[in-house]
Amino acid sequence: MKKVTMLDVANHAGVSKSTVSQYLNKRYDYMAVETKSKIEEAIDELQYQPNIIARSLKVKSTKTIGVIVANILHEFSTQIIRAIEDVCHELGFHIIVCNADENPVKEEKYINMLYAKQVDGIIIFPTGENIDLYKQLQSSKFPIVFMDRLVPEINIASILLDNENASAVAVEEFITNGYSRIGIVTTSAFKNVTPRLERISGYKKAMQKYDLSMVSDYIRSVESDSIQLELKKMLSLPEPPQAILAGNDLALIEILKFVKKAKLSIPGDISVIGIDDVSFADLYNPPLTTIKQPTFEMGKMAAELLLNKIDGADNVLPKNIYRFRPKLIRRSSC
Amino acid sequence: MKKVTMLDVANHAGVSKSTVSQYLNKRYDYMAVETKSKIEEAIDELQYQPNIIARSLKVKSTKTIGVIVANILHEFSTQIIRAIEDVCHELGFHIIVCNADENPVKEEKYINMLYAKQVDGIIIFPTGENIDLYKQLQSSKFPIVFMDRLVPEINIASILLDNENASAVAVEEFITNGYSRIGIVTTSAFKNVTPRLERISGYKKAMQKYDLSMVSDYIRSVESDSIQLELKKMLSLPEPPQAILAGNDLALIEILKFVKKAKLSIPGDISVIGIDDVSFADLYNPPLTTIKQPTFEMGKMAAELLLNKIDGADNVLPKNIYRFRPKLIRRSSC
DNA sequence: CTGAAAGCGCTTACAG
DNA sequence: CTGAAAGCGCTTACAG
Repeated sequence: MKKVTMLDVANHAGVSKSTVSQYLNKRYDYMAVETKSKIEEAIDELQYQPNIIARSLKVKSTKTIGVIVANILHEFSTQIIRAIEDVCHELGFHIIVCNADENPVKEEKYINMLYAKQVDGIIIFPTGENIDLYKQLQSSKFPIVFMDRLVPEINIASILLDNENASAVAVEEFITNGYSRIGIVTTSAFKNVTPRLERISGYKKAMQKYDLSMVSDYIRSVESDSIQLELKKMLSLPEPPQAILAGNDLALIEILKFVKKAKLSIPGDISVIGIDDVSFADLYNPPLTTIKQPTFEMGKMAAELLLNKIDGADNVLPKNIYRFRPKLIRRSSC
Repeated sequence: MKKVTMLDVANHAGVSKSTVSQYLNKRYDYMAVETKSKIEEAIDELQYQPNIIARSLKVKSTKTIGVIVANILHEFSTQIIRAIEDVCHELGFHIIVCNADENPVKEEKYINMLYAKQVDGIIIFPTGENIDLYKQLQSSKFPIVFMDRLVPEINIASILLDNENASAVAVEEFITNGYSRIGIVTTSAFKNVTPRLERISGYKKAMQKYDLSMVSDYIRSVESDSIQLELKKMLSLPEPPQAILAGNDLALIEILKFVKKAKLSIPGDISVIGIDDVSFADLYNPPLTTIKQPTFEMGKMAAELLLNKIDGADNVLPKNIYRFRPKLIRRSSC
């Protein structure tokens, strides 16, 4: 697979490689039309494709960014990637996608590899565990944007949902529909993942605001595989909740499984709202009321912020956290 | 963001950069322990990260492959990417993900960019339209693997589902459950996308095999947004089908929407099987019988094949099409 | 208007 | 056991 190089083109066209390079970089200012067409021809005949690696080495920019997602199997990640890819494609950037699997060791490895590969910047859904590494990158002015999660120890631009508002909107919707005994179930928060923490605190604040009694038995943040058990306990209480807020898609799925097993009806026996507008929300029986994250806008914003930084607009703004408003999608589960 | 280079390390350690390079490439054969530790220290102190771009230029391998999916929003694509990423990660490869959006122009652009970026190989869900380009790559021995779709004009290793078998399995399941008037609905096949074509032909063959009458009104392959209309027509026939095979996830969703709107019951009024084990199959009421593609194995195989080719095991096997068996997942919609 | 030369940060045969 | 030199395929100031 011998590749044709700029030198081959130059020889073929009878000019120097400097001139070919000028041509490729569209500096036609002083170029004779004739030279131009000779080069054009040579490129065509030889099917020349420039070696971007060599170019990158010289110009110190790879036009590539890295995206490290926590888990690529989540629809949320995919939609974000899609949005990022869209804006990058516009601007001639490529993205290298990495899947950290919620694993700090993998995350570290990926960050280092991306750095070594000279990507121009990175968008990370941070595990939050590699603080020293984040700091090191930041202090060397390497462009980074965080997505979905905050790392309180460090002031890096971060895009996330207004999670507290998401919970508040859900609680209000429940109240509007006449429920007062409201619970929340989410996957484990022991890892300090921002969305989970904030969704719980948002729920608590909203309950307080509306003077509803906060029953600690109505609040559960546990591993996915314990949710069934916790739901069982919760709904066997002398006074069980009338409504449950699902903190994310996984929690919602567990709730739906439970409801089915227990042959409960929604919203008759229990009312449900889920954060994350899951793909089956519309199809479900009954259609599920959800709170949708503006994933597309979020991904777009992340890409734009990062590309700005790469362009040197290194505006270390005081306000570095970008919150996006969730949107209530009323269907029939509440 | 001045980066530290190998020369910095060499100076700091008081050796030449050749020696540092030897160290990095783990050629310790003749290296004095003392030299070794001096270099180690220097790397540590300077926080040196080698520039892989420079290395790539020299060794002519980027340890990066490109993956061009047809549409990253499909769960199928995501799962394939995940599987590819898993095997690549093992072997120190990175993947650049591109989203061709079923658009040949975008596909061409991406292929050229990836090539220019010196990726070591590409896995493509081909649109099938850029035949000349595929041929050109193949003739220059550039490693490629096709996924999900065949391009008959060209003999490139291709991974795909045994689509005819998928339809056959579905038809047989319908028959076992006592249905004989069986239809199939899939999204438009005008683009000659392999899975759609083969799923229809598989359906036809199976119907023939079991001596069931083939009613052309029961077979529809149209754009997503016309499916509602076609279903309405189909189910208003004097003798409507008792069972419908959904050719893919999109078709399935349309069928479910229709069923809901028309207040039909599954499987009472109409029995349904979907190809693609959609995420909500289990949750739906009733749980949906589906045919699952072994996405993980398929992605793994694609990656392994490609990496083999990259390694030079350029086995142009006569048999170049790898078919994977689908799996029936019996639930309650049939 | 075009070309020679230096250099980007590595690797690798080869000399000593 | 280690270093000097050439070279990977580009770009870019500068000379002419």
